Amino acid sequence: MQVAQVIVDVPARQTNNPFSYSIPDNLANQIEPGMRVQVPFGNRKITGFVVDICDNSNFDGKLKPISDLIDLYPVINPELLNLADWLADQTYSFKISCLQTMLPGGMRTKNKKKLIAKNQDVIEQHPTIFHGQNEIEYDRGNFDNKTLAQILNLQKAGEIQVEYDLTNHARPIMLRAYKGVLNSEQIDEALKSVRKNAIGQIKLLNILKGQPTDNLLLSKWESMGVTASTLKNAEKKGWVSATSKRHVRNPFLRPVDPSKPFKLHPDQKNAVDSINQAISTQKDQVFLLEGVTGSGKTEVYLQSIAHALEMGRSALMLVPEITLTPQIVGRIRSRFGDQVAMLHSAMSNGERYDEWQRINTGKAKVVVGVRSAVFAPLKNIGLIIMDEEHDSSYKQADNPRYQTRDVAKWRAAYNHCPVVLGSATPSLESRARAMKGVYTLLSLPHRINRHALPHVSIIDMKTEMTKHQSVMSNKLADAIQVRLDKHEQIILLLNRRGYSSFLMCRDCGYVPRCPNCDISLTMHKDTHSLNCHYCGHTEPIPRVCPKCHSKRIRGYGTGSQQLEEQVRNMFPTARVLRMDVDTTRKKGSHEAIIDKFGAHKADILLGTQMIAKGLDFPEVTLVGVLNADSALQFPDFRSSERTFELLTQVSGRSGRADKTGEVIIQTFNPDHYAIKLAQTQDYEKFYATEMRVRHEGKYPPYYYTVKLTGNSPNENQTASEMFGIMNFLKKNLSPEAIILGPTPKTITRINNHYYYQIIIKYRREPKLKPTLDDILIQSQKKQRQGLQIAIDNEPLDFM
DNA sequence: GTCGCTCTCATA
DNA sequence: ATGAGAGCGACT
Repeated sequence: MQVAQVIVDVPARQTNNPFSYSIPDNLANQIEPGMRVQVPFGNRKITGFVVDICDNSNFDGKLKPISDLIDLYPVINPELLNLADWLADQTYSFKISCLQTMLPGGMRTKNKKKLIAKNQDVIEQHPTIFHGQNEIEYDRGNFDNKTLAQILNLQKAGEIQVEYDLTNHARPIMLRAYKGVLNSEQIDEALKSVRKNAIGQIKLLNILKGQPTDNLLLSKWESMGVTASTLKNAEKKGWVSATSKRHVRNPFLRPVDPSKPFKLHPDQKNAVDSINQAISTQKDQVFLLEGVTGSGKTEVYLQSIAHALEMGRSALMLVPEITLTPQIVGRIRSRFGDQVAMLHSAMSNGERYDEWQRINTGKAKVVVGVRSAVFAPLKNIGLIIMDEEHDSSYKQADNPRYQTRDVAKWRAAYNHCPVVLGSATPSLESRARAMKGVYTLLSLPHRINRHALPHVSIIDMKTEMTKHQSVMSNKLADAIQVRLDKHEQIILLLNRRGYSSFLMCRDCGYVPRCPNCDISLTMHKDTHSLNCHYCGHTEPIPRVCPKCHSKRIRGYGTGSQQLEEQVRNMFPTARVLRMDVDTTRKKGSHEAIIDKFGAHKADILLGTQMIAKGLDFPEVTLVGVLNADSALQFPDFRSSERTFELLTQVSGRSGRADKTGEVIIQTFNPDHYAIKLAQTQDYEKFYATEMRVRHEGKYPPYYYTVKLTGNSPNENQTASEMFGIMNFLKKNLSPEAIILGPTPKTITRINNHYYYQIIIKYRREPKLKPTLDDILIQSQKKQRQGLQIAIDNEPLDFM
């Protein structure tokens, strides 16, 4: 007898192993590993992933049969099934979460339940449940305990029925097409038979008369004035035949012109040769491609991808979250055309589903995408590229907390292919591995056009005068005016989130704070409200201070909205564009802003981090960084690295064409090494300095780290549980392991939950994994008391 | 005795 | 996750 091993969709420790189900006759020979099924579990029906089919089960009891098949083909291929196991183990998360993460958003089934009333009486007797409708969504959180008990009783009495809605949310678009099947005599006959006032039908028949019998899409018919219902009717009468055509959504906004490989300069050629060698010999070698901005990394990627394709293999190229701009995708598509699929968070569920489908069926051979694209169902991968490998968006913030680099390396080993990690400012971890010979270092030290790097000057804001309380120094303001006069473009970077300004009373110093979290509320001028960044709490902006009733309560700090206002006031004739989370929320607005600025329809582009990366505007000759050190103020071991990397990145934005660029960095820490070394773009010296700091502080890459976070609604409980965990760790780990904490997190209270953390730093700790697994199992029991434990393996920060 | 509540347990 | 059953106080 065939038995299916199924990972059920119940995210809990106790259900983290496959459950055995028998395969009913009607599904025999149809079920394969990687397909999703519906199975009975307890007294309900849930979704699950078939991970294996075997001949017998080691489960003693009687097996229940699989109730239904959700997919007609496997949605998780054998490689990814393997990967899911490894990933769950690595990230201390559930297998089901890993499997779900691998699917494009729209394909994740939601276990939605419906309550259906058997008759009208039930609806009328229970208005609080049904509100006059015969079908409602059954979300247990929406009802109080009393109502839930009522529902249960009604269910037992057979008065209402619970149904499960396990459908995919992304679906293919099917377009109806119709064509005429009558010859002209039949049409004449039909014309005689219809009523005189059947305008629609007469119109259709007349069109059919003059038209060759082509399949025409419904939209085409509609544009000719024939409605869908007329066509449906005509189909019944046998006048037209109908077909459905799958419409593949196209996420690419515009066509691109094909491009030819460029001639490589010697450094590039050397890099391409090494990578291609590894592709040909199927070696899972990891390369660190280190090249300053403008050194031609992309061309190296393109020619290596071309080689992988020539070898009959596929290629995966990963890019950071906000870089995936049309500029980069355009370059890939111009070389490889329709074989390129794109996976990006700004795409709709439907678009992502269609692109995923093109990859899964083998139609797309090159995938360009963000973090989650590392799970693209490509087969026979010949090359994996991670551009800007140091970027923080490669680490997933919630379960499974994976580092894309590690997943890429796993897939490379599985597929016997190389990984190329590219960056101008590699992460210290990667660079250290390259120095140890674990990775192969390839460098592109020269800018392609041999143009000098822009001139970078640092302005000490402690001594610099500013015009009327502005965040902008006189020097920067003057420099901007010079460019405006010359009709050149300017980029202004605010090293902070867009809406970071808060409200403060100028008389008593009162700052409105979130009632649920330990954080001040941020001001949104567009919606005229105060919002909490963490829990979503919203309240109106007060006119007078609630504490001292002063009217002098107003905004403080500089968000990009305020900067925009200031810049407009200072340079009234300049055309200003703002790009931040607020102005790019709408689909396509990101591209629209870039296009507009690229076409020189604006003089100044100002915004947050997202303007720093990967954009190429030849007309930009001045880049101003308003507050270079705001990242340095974070109590985090990676803040220097972040600051250096960001400043180096923006500097690369200036003067890429034939005009020399200038960069002006405003800072309150002009002597900090991250800022000084960014001025000279000296990565080598920064690497050496920062490695010393990391060595002294026992930070990565000298030490491995784990962050353990606990939270519950009760602060005392959280603290005492975390102390218990700390003692347990001390007992089980070697004396060399460094255990820090428990300490309250920087923001201790979020949504009325109290957060404490423990940091573990270690070099070799074979008992760590089993100890942490143990802690998770123990904590499962305490979960009902509201305590939640999260483990982050190799966290990006200790905050 | 049984209703109502919380706690524990198994789910194949 | 979540329904079922156990255990226990309270009460028609």
